[in-house]
Amino acid sequence: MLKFDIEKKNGLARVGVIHTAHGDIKTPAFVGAATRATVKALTMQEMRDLGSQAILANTYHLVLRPGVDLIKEAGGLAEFSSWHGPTFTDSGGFQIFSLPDVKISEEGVKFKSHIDGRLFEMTPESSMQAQWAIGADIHMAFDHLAKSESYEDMKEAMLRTHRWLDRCVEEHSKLSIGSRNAFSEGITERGSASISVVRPWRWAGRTRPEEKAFGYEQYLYAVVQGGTFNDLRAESAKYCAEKNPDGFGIGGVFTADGMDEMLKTVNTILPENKPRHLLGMGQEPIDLFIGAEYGCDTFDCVGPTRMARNGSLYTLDGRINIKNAKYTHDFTPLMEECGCECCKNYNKAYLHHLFKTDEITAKVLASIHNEFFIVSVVDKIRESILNDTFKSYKESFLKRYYHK
RNA sequence: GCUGGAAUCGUCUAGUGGCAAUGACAAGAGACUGUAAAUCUCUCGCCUUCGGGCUUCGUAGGUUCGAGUCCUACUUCCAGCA
Repeated sequence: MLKFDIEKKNGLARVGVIHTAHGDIKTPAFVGAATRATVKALTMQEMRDLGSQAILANTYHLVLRPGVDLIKEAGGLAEFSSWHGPTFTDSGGFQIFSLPDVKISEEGVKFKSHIDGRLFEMTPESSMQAQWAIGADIHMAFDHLAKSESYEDMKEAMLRTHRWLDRCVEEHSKLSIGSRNAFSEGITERGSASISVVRPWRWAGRTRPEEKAFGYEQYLYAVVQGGTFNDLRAESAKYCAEKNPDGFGIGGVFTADGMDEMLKTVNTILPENKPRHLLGMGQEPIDLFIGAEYGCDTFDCVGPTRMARNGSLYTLDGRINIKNAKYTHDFTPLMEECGCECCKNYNKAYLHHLFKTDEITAKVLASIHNEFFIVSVVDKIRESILNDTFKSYKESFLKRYYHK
């Protein structure tokens, strides 16, 4: 079972440490989005330097390229990418929601690869197998996001997520036992044989006992669904908690509106002694304040790095678009108070120039800054909970950032 | 000097009788939340009560109901011949 120590609590908010084979994560923490085993525009050393504690990759993307066998061969995600620290994988479930042409059935999901159009099937079992091969410390259950906001669709997606969770737990358990027993049992492949399907990875069943895939424990988070409906969220949290996973992902959240009530509902039901990851939230600083205040421990979001590549940069006074003409002659740092490599060494006029000339370095420096900014916000939230200054920190930060 | 060819938004470009005029770039602005994202959207002659009005395709004339498109002259540029 994943070890999670809580150092301090204040209401639902808590400060803790998640212990993984690849190191500890001091929570609350922002996890860098490394979808394709890289944080776009940044090296792993840059990620370490800016204070990132963990990264999250996506199973769907890694299955397509380079294929999970290769990552397994390399010794797992942390080794392959030279990150060496704690890693998460998302299950690929989010792609059900975000890709076109997905065919969903009770068995699983058929996607068309966005790379070459090949038909690709992912089931709860194959997602677990793939995540196992990728070797992240923490895996997400293969979940189902609703196709609309309606109560019916949300409920349907939640119930399917629950049924799939049962299969994820079972498969994860088999793989886990297989690991301890050096994979002495083969895993049966599921899915229709009549279609051309790219298999993410499956247990070949012929590895000798001494050939352990990885010598460390891997953990499973159940994913809570239910959209904006608190009765569904409560039902989902209860169901997930009963399955006794190592931790929890909270999925299907897209805006901070109503998030406080939702998290209050969910995190009151979820067992206190297990970590909770708020999936995909953290583009807006308010997401992180509310998330931490209502009991979430880790966050991941593509927003900071995507914003960075598109020239939208965080400052304590809100985001600015560095490409705007008004920064042409602005020789001051992006953010005076910032300790990142970008702000310590470069000014706005230079960043503006790099963006206008489409230099690669523009995206590198901007990504360093934005990722540092968001990681730091969460680190300071942690400190403020420890110091009992969370409330004043939140108020002063949000007032200045959102000009309210 | 002669003979061809060419001049259209900041730049390149489409356009051969119904045109405020094509596309790209540049420029200006916006969006982005478990990354099909180094992406996408909008604006880009002037004015507008958003119906429209006005002025535009090197310059000046002409033909025509109507000209960026056809004719004449001029200006500039390019190529070839001297």
